[in-house]
Amino acid sequence: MPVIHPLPQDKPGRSPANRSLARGVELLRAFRPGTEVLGNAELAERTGLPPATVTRLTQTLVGAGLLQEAAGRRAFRLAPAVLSLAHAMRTGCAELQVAAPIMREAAEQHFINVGLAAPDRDEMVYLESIRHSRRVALRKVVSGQRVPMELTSLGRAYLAVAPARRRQALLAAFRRRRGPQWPALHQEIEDAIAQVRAQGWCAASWLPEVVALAAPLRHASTPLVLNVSVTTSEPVAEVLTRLAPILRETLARVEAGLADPNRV
Amino acid sequence: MPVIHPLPQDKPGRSPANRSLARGVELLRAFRPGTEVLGNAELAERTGLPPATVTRLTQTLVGAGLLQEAAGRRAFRLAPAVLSLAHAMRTGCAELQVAAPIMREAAEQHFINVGLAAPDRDEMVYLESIRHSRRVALRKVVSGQRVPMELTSLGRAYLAVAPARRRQALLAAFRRRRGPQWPALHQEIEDAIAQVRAQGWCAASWLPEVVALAAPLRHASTPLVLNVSVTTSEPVAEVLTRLAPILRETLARVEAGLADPNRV
DNA sequence: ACACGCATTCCAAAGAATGGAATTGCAGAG
DNA sequence: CTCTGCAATTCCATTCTTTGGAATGCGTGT
Repeated sequence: MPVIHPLPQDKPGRSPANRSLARGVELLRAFRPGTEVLGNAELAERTGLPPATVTRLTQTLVGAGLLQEAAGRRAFRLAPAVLSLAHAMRTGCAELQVAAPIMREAAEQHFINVGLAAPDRDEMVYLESIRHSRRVALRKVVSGQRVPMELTSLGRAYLAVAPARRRQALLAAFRRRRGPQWPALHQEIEDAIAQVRAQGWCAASWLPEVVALAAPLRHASTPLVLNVSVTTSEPVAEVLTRLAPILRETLARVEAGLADPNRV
Repeated sequence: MPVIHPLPQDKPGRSPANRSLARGVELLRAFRPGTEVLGNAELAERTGLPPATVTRLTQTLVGAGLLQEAAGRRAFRLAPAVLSLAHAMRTGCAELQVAAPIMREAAEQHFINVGLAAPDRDEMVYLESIRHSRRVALRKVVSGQRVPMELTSLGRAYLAVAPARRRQALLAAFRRRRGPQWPALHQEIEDAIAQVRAQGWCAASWLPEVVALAAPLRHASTPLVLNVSVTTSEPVAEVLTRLAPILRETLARVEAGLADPNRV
C-alpha cells in the first residue's frame, strides 16, 4: 500500500498550520470502514509518518479519549468520544434539523432513499441517508458514510456548484488517480455539471441497479447536496421521469424551510 | 464560566503527550449540544488557552476538515468529517454490531428504551440508544448522546466495574463538583455499586417519570453498559419487577453473542 | 463617525517535537 | 525451550515549531 496523500490540502505558503495537530487528525482519518483497527505500523504506512512519531501521537490520542487500545494493546480503534462529537455536529447543523423530517416524509411517501450530503476532501459524506426498503427491518438511517465524489450524482452535483478553484483541484486529483479511464469519466462529469446548471439536478448509476438523482442546495451556509435514489431494473429514462419531480419538490420544501426562520 | 479542566487526565510523570494535539482535541470537545457554534474567544475561555493559540489551532482544524467556519467567519462548527469518524467507529465496534439487533428486538417486543453506553471521561456516551415511543414518528435511534455518570444507572453500573484507581479518581471529581449535595449522592452511588455486585444491575430515576436499569457487560474488550428504561408513573417497585428480567435476558443474549464468533 | 471587542499577526524566546538508531517486547517457528 | 523476526517503544542531540504577550486589523453596533 502506498502512502496516502489525500489532496494537496496545504497550498504552498499556507497559513499557520500546526503540524502535530494536523498529523494527529490524519491518524484519526486513517480509520475507515474496512480498516477500523489499526496498529502503529499500519498507521505509519498509511500516513507516511515515521513510526516514532506515530507512537507518540497515538498515545496522545488515547489520552485525549479519541482512540482506545484494542486487541491486546497492539492496535487502536476509534473511541466512543467520536460518537459524541458527531452527535454535537448533528444537533448543531440547522440544515439537517430542517431537512431530516422532510426527507423522511419523502422517503416514506414515495418508497425511495433520500440523502443529504456534504463534501469532505475528495469524497462526499452523508449527513443523513434514509434508506427505504421493502422489509421494515432493513430500513435504516445512516450518517457518516462516504461515497466517491467523481462517480456519484451526489459528488457531481457538488462539483457543479463548487468554487472554480476548488473544482479544478479536485478534477486534477481525479485525473491523476484514474489514469487512462479519465477521459471518459471526465466527459460524464462535465455532462453532469452542465445538466445541473441547466435543470438543477443530475443523475448517475454508480452501483448496479441503483439510479440516483442529486441536486445542490442553494442558500445553505455550507455546500450541501440532496439526493434521491431507488434500486430497480426499470429503464433509466422512466426512473428519471418519476424521480425528478420528487427531487425538485423535496428540494423546494427543504429550501423553503431554510429560508424561514420557523419550520415548515 | 471558569476554565474547564475535565479530569486530571495526565497523571504526574505521564508518558509523552503531544501538547498541540491534546489541545486541538480539547477544542473539538468544547463543541457540545447546546454550544454547537463557538468563536475563538469562547473557545479560549472554555479551554483556558490563550487566544493566539486558539486562532492557530482552529485554523489547523479547519484545514484538516474537522471544523468549518460558520456565521460569517466569526465562529466555527464541527465539520461533516466527524460524522464519518463516527461511522467508522460504529462499523468497527464488534460489540455494537452484535448488540444492536438484539437491543432493537427487545425494545420492540417490550415497548421500552434500550441503550448501550461506554464511559468517556466523567460522562457516559451512548453507542446506541433505541427509543421506544407510542408514536412511531418519535421512535428513533440516537448515538453519541452524553449523560452524567454520577446520576444515572448507566454511570453507576460502570463505576461498579471500573478499576478501583479510576473509580476513586472519578468519585473525587464528583465530590469536588457537587459540594454539599455530595454525601447523599455518594450514598446512592455506593448503594448502586453494591447492588450491581450483588444482583448484576442497578436502577436510578435520573429524569422525572423515567425509570432506568443498567447492567455492566462482562467479557467485552472495553467497558460497556447495557440499560433499559421506560417513561411511566407506575410505582417504581413494580417497574423494577417488570424490567429486571428483561434486562437480564437481553444482557445474556448480548453476552452470548459476544462469546460466539458467529451471531446468535 | 466612533468605540468596543474579537480575531489575527508579529516576534523573540523557549522548549517541544522530531526521527534515526538502538532497545525492548512479543509471537510464532524450529 | 530457544531462536528468529517483526513491531513498538525509548533514547537523545538537533532543530525548528510552537508559544503567548503585545500590537495591529477588522467588523459591528451605537
